[in-house]
Amino acid sequence: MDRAKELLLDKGITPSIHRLMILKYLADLKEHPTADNIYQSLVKKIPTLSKTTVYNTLKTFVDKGIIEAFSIANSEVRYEFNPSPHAHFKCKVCHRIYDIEKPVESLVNRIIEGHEVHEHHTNLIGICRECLKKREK
Amino acid sequence: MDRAKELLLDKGITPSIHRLMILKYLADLKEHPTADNIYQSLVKKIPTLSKTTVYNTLKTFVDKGIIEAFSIANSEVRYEFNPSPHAHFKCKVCHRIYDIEKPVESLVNRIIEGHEVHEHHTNLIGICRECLKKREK
DNA sequence: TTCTCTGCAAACGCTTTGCACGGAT
DNA sequence: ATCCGTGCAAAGCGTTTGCAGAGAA
Repeated sequence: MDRAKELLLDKGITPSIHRLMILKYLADLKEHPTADNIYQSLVKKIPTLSKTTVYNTLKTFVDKGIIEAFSIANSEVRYEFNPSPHAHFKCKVCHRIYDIEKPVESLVNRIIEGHEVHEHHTNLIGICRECLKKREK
Repeated sequence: MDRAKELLLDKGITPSIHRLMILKYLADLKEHPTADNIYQSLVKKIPTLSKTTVYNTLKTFVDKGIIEAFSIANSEVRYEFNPSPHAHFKCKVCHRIYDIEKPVESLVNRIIEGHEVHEHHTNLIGICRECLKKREK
């Protein structure tokens, strides 16, 4: 069975080829792509793909709660599928984003100081191990 | 003595009127303004102020580590002075950003999975107590 | 037919850049 | 004379919107 297709049907979204491919791309990926990353990767397989469709699809997915949008520092918006409660680390030097395995106490679905929490993001910024190594040299 | 002026001199920044006013504005404020918020507030007192100067100044302050830039969801960049380790809560409905007093274990200056951490942001998203009240009615 | 997915092109909004003026040293 | 803070105007860039064509039901 096709889990991606089921997921979209469950949420009342027509499982078009474009939507399925964008969802699968996000689900398989360990990184956290920008809309442009997604477009650049998929346009190789679907030459007629447009950025508008990528934006439309991402917006639909976010609205339906299938994926989450987040951003760390500056303004680049990134997307991820099925976020388990983990932290993100962004390197100031190479701009890569790493997942941090150290578990984070999730506050999702809790009431904090009267506010109802739906999402919980822990973002770390600094210099990653790869870039630290390069500096030592 | 003028603490803002001292701070700028310590960091090797010429304490011009514009820079001092922007720094004081940030230091006194409990909220987390966007560049435009700062501009709109200060242009009333300094009619000749330009947005370019606000952006230039904020960039200088961020580069020198005097203030921090952060963003929660979407792409609006916000600034804050002297961030103690606290969390931010953003309401999906009214878009306000609240400081969360609940202390957060700061990972700043720690090495996490090999990465050197310089900043640590905890961002919560959901519906704030004010908007929850309105819904009950 | 009707609905909606798709995609081109234009618009939009925030931020950055180029460049020139002007004040301070 | 030089340095640099300032600010106008334009460019840049990611994202959204308007609208029309295509394809499915």
